[in-house]
Amino acid sequence: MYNFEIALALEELADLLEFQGEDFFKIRAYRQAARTLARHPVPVVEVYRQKKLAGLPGVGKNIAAKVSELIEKGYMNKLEELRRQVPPGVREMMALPGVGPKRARLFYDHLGVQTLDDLYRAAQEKKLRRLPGIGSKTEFAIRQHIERLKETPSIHLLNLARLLAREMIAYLGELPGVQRVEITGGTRRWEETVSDLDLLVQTTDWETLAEALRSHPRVVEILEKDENRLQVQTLWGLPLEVLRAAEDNFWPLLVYSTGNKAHLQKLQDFFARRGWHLCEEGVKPLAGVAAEAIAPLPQWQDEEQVYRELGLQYIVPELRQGGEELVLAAAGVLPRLIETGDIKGDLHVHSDWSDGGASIEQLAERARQKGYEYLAITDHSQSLKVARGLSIEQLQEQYRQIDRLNAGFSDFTLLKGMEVDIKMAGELDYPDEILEQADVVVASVHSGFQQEMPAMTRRIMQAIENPHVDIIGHLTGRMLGQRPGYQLDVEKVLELAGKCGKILEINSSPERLDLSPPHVRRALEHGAKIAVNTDAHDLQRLEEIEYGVAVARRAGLTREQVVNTLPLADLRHILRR
DNA sequence: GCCGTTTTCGGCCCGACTGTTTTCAGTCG
Repeated sequence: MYNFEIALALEELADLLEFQGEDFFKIRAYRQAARTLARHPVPVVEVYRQKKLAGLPGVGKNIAAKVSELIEKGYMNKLEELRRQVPPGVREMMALPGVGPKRARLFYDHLGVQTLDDLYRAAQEKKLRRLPGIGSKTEFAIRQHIERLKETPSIHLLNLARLLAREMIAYLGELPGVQRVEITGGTRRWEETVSDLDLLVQTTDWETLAEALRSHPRVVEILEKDENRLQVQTLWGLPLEVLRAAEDNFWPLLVYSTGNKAHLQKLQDFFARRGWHLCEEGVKPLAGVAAEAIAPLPQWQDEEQVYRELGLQYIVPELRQGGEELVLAAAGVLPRLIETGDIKGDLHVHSDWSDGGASIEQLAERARQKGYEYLAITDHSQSLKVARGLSIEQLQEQYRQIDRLNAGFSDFTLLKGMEVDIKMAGELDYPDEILEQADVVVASVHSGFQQEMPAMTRRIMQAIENPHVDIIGHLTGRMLGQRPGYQLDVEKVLELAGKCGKILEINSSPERLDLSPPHVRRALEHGAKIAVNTDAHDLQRLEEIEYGVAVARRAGLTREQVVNTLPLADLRHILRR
């Protein structure tokens, strides 16, 4: 059981208790414990085995007992009980913007609303506006949010898909008869979000594989099964599709199942030139073509060979988008893309001085283990109270500590940073003489998301114009699957960033992945610079750099186009400090 | 429910925004 699964159970417990009107502080205690466990750098199951659960911050006797129960029995009695008591759609209702526990309760008590559908109907029938504190505006907003939710196909975050992929590949790879298992589809292309996880297997024993899947602890049921395809429902809600390939068509099928559609469409032209056609059975002679125009089919040895046979450079999955990649591959001029190993340091990380879970020492140690040359500590600024933003005095104390720590390093440097809030009117949350003391200043928006486009655009442009600002953090503010970004004229902002020689961040957090690849390309075209940062709030999430690097790769970036691949001296030159 | 050189009770972070009100409740980050 993963830490995040345990944390999710505690979160659900907190949500349901909140609906029941339980004491605010008790609920917060559950949420705090959930956060602690989610962020804990070693598996919580391990902590449980050592009987040290109750020693974790925010975890006392009671929560330790509940977590132990979950680990031992696979369920929590209290949670099961609450699930029986609380109507089924409550959590979905509470997830709607503008609806919290109080309003969900209000709808339930007065209108008997139990599900999102109930709520939608009540809104349509204009019943909500009759309730205390609810007007026509709120009613309309709720209707719209539910409509939007229904229109959006269910999407899943990439990190969840990749985690399940790792687990399933390890599991399936051990089965008798299984010769190969590869991740494929959108997950292999490192798409921002995925609709499912696709795996391609080569096995001599399909039945055993199906049986093994059925009994896997994270599999709910097998929805469909035929000769070459298994459709599986998993515990995480992420659909799993297992495709079967024979030995002689595994590599073509890997290309076929990886996609994307537009890439394959263009690729078919190259197959056709050899008298071939790629389909779900592999590479076949093209129908209606004279035999002499059909090139002999080779024995496929690996995926690279498929592209090579077509006269193309190998195209990595991240680039298979149906854009210019085939033209570049045909000309042999595909760039060598940036890799995770090229990253020399992270320029956006939070410590436990603000809302992070790890100390500066721990972060530095992990960064050094990762082979980084530098790490910027960028805690929140003073006005962001919920994130325990640092006062000027705290910030200066932190910088003194960083100086002390740096004195002990010979091959590594902690950079004095900050993630300074861009406030409502575009002013920054620390005065210039404080900004000046930092090695690196990340400026980001964390409030007033509802601003209209001109105001928000001006606001961020003003921050860019401040000579002390180096990097704009998570530019659009989007949260994948949760909320779109704020209203912003991205083009104008990128143009100004280019003029001012500023750096735009690719935020690696799988919930954000902000900038998107098209924005990354536009930023570069305008002459702005790019950094790949994690925005990590704990040790584990320093590893998420690979997701940001994937965004950079999908944008076609080389190492040279990302500033934090530079050695420190060169980076400092860019930071002009 | 957790925590404690303020230690077994009584605290536990807050400020802005929105839509609804006529002074505020609920939500959000």
